[in-house]
Amino acid sequence: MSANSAFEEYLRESDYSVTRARRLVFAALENQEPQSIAELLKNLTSIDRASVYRTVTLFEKLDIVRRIQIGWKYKLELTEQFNFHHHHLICKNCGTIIPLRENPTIEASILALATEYGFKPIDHQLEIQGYCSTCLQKMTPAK
Amino acid sequence: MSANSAFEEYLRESDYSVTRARRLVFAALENQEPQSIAELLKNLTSIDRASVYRTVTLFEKLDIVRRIQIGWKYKLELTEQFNFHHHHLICKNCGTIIPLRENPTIEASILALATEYGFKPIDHQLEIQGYCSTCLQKMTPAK
DNA sequence: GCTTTTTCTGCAAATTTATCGCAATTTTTG
DNA sequence: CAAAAATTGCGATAAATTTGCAGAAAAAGC
Repeated sequence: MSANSAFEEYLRESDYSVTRARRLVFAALENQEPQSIAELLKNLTSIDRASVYRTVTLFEKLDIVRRIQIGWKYKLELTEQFNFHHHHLICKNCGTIIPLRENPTIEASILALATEYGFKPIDHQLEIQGYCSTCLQKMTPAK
Repeated sequence: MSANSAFEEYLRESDYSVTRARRLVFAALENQEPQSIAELLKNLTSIDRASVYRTVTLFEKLDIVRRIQIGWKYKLELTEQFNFHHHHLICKNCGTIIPLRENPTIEASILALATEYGFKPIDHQLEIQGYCSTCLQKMTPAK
């Protein structure tokens, strides 16, 4: 029964225990749209608020999750380590988040740019705000 | 004495009054490093906390300011409308924020990418985390 | 410039979001 | 399986953000 997921192995390697709370928080984020802390808490009623915060803080430190900014608020999602690396299109009108699969040209330019400054890039985020095709259609007639 | 700044004209065009609080918040952000709300409040003791929040919220709606994510916290800076468009290198070790001037290749790729999805891009942010040259030098001997 | 109307701001209170200390529980170790 | 170490839940707090409303400041109309 040593069905260790990559996640559990990573926790152990990092010298942290594999606990019920951590497994559940991870599971709640896996294969999901980015979620706010409020949403996470709602989906995890069997875990105390404080533990969810503590877990998320730990996960961020270990680069298991990251925040993405959605207007005034933020949401959480797994990092590329446990998810494909991707960026987002965020519709300013309806709030839809469209994940973009990795784009070699952009990724390469980003690395090259950072390196020019003697900087060693580890991670990056690209978020694009605008209007999705659905909203554009609804809006066009208006003007 | 109608020395109207672009900022004040923009507020008027958008049907909002030009007030003392708005001028001061704008001034506090102008030509500065990105600031947290806490820092803004500290620099703006003559304006009530609630008004600073309200002003920042309005500014965000009008695309005058945007948030950038710095680890677990966020900071505010003026958007390209009142500042040069740029991205950031953020050192994971010392926390330094290095502004990057616009890079035509990246900008073009970003626009092209969004357009492929029928998306109309309005704004975007690119944040790169890693290690700055200074920290790299200090760290190298260690291993 | 002065009055009226409309839009902001300050203030105090209320909400919401996040953190803390510590005893009890769970996980790891051997 | 027992002992040691790490983590959780709980209640209490603290920090961050929002709200209602009366008074003040800005815009609009003479």
